[in-house]
Amino acid sequence: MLRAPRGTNDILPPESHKWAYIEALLRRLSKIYNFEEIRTPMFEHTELFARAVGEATDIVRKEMYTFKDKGGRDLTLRPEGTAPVARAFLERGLAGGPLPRKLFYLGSMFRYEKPQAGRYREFVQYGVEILGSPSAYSDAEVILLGVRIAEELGLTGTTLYINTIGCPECRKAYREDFLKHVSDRAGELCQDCRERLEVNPLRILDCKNQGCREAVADVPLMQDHLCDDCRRHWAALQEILTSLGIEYAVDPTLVRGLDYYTKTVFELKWPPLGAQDTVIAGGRYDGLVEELGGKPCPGVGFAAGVERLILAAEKGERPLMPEVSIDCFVLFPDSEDRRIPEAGFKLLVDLRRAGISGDFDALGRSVKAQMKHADRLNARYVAILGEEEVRQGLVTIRSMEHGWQKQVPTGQVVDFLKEEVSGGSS
RNA sequence: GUGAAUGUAGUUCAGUUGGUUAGAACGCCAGAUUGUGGCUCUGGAGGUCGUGGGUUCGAGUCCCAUCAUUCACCCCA
Repeated sequence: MLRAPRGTNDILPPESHKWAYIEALLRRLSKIYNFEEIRTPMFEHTELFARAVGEATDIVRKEMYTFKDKGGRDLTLRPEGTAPVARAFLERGLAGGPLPRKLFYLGSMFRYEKPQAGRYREFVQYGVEILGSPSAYSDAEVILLGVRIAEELGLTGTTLYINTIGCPECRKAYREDFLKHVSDRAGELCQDCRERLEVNPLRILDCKNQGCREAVADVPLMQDHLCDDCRRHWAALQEILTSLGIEYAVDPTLVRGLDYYTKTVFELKWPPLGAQDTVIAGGRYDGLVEELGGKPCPGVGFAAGVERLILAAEKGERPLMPEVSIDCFVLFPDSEDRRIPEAGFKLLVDLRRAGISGDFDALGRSVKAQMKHADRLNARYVAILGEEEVRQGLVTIRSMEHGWQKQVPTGQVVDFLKEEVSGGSS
């Protein structure tokens, strides 16, 4: 049998209803925080990610779906959303508009990774970006939105980790200091970390290997090497969070995997998810726009994995239980007398025109079977048109919830149901 | 990319030391006197036992490969 490619998912009912619910929630919160939607292409020139995300990162080195199109262009299915947003921001002249610009995106990302619960090759990210604001309040605003999403999904026990990784200037100085301490103990490092020593030494900090942890245990901290600007920003962010009573943990080993981050980085974790427990993660990227060829323009944002949000919500306090129902099922026998099915189908058409959701049995089944079907579709009402009804110009309306039945003149059925459905009387 | 576990009807699972027509529950379809759902009862449909090789008189059961899922590492959302 032909199967869907590895790491992809078919989202069918009732899961698709959960997706619709979460997407609506994310859009609603975006509106409250005044983020507007941006939609960028699913693929970009490979160079965009190579430059923005960084040649040394795992994403660029081994996780991209890269291909050449028939015109020989070197393209890549987007592995993340920030670089494309920054590109569009520049290319479409948003940099010249009112600042800061607050945008959100919601769509598929692609990474060639080994799939696991909460990790897929095609996955959906919701993300927000604030471009043009250097303020720590913007960092806070983005973090607050992330925390709010978790709250609204009923996730209790999330932990917010924050850290600062400085700017290129102070990081350069820190890096030398860091290297001095670590290189004498290079022998204790794992294979990966020896490579990191060359390409991206700070990542040794978040290696889980015992030897590596010991090797960097007494290493100087970034926090103590910040330049004035970065130190002020870092202090300001913590003051804001504290003043709002937001609980957070400073994690000096928090170093994100994408090169464009500067100053603030943060992650929101929810442990019950297992190994892939980061639900939302982001940070500041003050150098990205410039890196892409624009004038310097600060930015902050985060990305959330929608699959993980759903997975978490399911395990959380308030599992997603979408109620799927239709207003009215129109029941009519497949009679020799064509007037009966014609009247039934016409009623269905009229109901739908009036905005009442409805369905019928297309398989010509028995009345009993149709009732059963109506029940499974979770119909609130059933409109019955049998020989009797059609002859008398009536329709029998049955409330599936209460069990009562009423005979209503055909011409009044639409109005009657409109009233009922809008929750008028019982 | 590394290590490990799993893979039997739509779904969740049973299938004894390899041995005749592969089972259950739920779901689905159809019935249980008069056109009417949810409960109950009866019957029915539905499985190339992930796929491809191999061992054997004989394999769902053993071996190899492959694909997929899950867990840990890695990485991250």
